[in-house]
Amino acid sequence: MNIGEASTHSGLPAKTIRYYEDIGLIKPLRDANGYRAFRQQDVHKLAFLSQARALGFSIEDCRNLLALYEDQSRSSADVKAIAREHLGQIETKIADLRDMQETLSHLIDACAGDHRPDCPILNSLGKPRIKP
Amino acid sequence: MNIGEASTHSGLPAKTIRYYEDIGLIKPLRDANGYRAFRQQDVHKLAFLSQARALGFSIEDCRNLLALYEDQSRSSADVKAIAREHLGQIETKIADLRDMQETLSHLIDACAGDHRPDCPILNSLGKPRIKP
DNA sequence: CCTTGACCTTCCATTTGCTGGAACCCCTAT
DNA sequence: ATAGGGGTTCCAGCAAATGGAAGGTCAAGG
Repeated sequence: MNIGEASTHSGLPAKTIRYYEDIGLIKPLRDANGYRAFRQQDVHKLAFLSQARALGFSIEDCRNLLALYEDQSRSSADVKAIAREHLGQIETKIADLRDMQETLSHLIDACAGDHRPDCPILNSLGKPRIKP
Repeated sequence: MNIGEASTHSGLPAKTIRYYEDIGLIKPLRDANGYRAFRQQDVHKLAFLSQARALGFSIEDCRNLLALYEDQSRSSADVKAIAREHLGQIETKIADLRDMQETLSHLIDACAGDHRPDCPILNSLGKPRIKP
């Protein structure tokens, strides 16, 4: 299977697949003409990567998860630990974004949004808050 | 005022301040010895940038906001438009993260997390979903 | 006067995860 | 033979800093 087909099957752009090979996440074979030859297992791994990246796992996380994925004797606890760590990061990020969202929407509500120059958004940004 | 003091007052690392000068967000004066000399207005801008970045505005957004901040005759509508656009992006990001959070926490709940190899997390990642 | 240490300077490399483009090879169909 | 649609490599660059090397400056203390 050529890279184009692998791309269709995994949902990853060809460029990204080449990049993943570059950084050693996959190791497709090569045809006589130099074209990459993807086996089923390669496509499977690519789909795995696509999923894991979509869930926000970092490349390094993916590398670890792939290793566990391939290790028949891994314990599910190892995987769960990685996933939980990542879930924690996601939750932190959500909380941060929610803070931003709240502050920003208050500011937007307070701003007339007309032709006049007075703007609570800029006023507020101009006045540095006290940091704890 | 030297960069160290400007850093303390604005809450930005010195490295970041130099970087902001590099990309033209601020233009501090220079002392005879080559040290950057920050005026009150520079520190003020830095604090502004610090705030805006903390709210997740991109550097380019910051550049625009700064220009508006300095323009006495801007209309608040211009600022509001940028802020609203950004708020939309934040909300999208929150929604995305929430999807991840939900999927991931379901998977984590389903995973025994013991010494056995069977792991719903890896199983699920291995099976590519149908994309719409 | 000299040294020590805290500052400051510039410049270059690295990070993360790709993405774009140039220049070139390969295969099939017309 | 040539046009197209694959494929290949390598090099550059994006955001937004951060880290480190190599060196200049300044004030204080011995």
